[in-house]
Amino acid sequence: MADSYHHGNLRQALIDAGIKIINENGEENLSLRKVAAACDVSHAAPYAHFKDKEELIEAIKDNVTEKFMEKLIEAVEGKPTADAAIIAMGRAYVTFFSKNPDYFIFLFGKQNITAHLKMNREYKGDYPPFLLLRRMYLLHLEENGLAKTVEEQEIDLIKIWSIVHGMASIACMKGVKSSFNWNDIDERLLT
Amino acid sequence: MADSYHHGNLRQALIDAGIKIINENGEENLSLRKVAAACDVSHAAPYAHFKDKEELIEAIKDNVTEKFMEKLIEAVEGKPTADAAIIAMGRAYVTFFSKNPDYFIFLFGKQNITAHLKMNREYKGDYPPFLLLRRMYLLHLEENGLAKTVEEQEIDLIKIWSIVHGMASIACMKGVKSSFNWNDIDERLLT
DNA sequence: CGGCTATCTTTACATTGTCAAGTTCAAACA
DNA sequence: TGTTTGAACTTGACAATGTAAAGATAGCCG
Repeated sequence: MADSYHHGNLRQALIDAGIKIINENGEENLSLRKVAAACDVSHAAPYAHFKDKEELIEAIKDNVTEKFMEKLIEAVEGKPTADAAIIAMGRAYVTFFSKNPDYFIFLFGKQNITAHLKMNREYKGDYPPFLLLRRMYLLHLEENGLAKTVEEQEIDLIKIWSIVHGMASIACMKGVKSSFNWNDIDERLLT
Repeated sequence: MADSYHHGNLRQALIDAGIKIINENGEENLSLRKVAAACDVSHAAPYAHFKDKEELIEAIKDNVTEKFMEKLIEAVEGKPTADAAIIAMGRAYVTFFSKNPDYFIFLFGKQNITAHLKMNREYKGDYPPFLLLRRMYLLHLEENGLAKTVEEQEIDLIKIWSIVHGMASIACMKGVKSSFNWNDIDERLLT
């Protein structure tokens, strides 16, 4: 790695440094200048790679979302039924944020669930985790021979997502964590 | 009002100015100095009333929450059954934020649903809207002769809250608003 | 009336985002 | 091979912001 950025991969280095700062000191301590300093470059160097702070943060978000998606996909793989896959996804969802509460605040801090649900907008194309859930959900309908209108589907999806997201919120709280058990809600997720 | 603060109610004036700024320009444009300027006082004047920016924001939040509570209480009053009251609360919840999307971002921006659910912590005592919901929910159990453990109750409450909150998220989005109808979910709220 | 205290002002400073102008250096080109 | 060119980076500057310290002011209590 030596001095491999300077000319090389400063962009990724900035993202990594940003993630580290968020993990160690929370998002409120993230500043362009600190990120730059962490990479041993001048305070204006990031502007060669990002239009502004917002764009850096967006890049970090994408990066974290990728890590998130890995866990979700991992959870879904090899499950016998769509129902099992959805349950597993929910568990992975809660587990991921329960292990990285700072990511939760960071990802959904400003936009909230909204970020999740702005399906065809802003998040160029679609929010990957939501896409995955929808795919599993459609499979679930198919496997169980259910027919629903698109509106009904969206409502179901929102309902599932909201519950899981709400649980993740709680899982991120230190005190409540122990008194709450994901398994309690399994069977109520798909009704 | 004239020059009635200067010596009088600067504290409330700062809060009002803060709310106005948030409504007109969003939370990201809220600065201590702007709030002070809007009240025609020096930029350090707020420090006589608030420890720091965080405390001002917290005060504004409390103020907005009060307005929110008024609507919720209004919705609940005079309803024949607890079930009807809960449904009405949900509607009022969505309606309130759908009319004031900036409040949604402001109230739940950083803390998310978490803010709602940190029942006995941080929010000195209890979060009023959640208290109201719990009261209605307990009434609902009573009216329908249902017996549940405290854990089961909390799960139900979280579930209800998550769904409503998720819907409010969507209601705050400009594009999706029209395609979504609160009534669709009424009967699924209490199951 | 004199002083105390809360309220407000002034001044100062560090942090931060951003811009503009310069520098460097590696790769493309002549 | 020598030159050029453009991206990556540095330096220096500026305005906005949060906050601390010290002073002013004025209403109230003794």
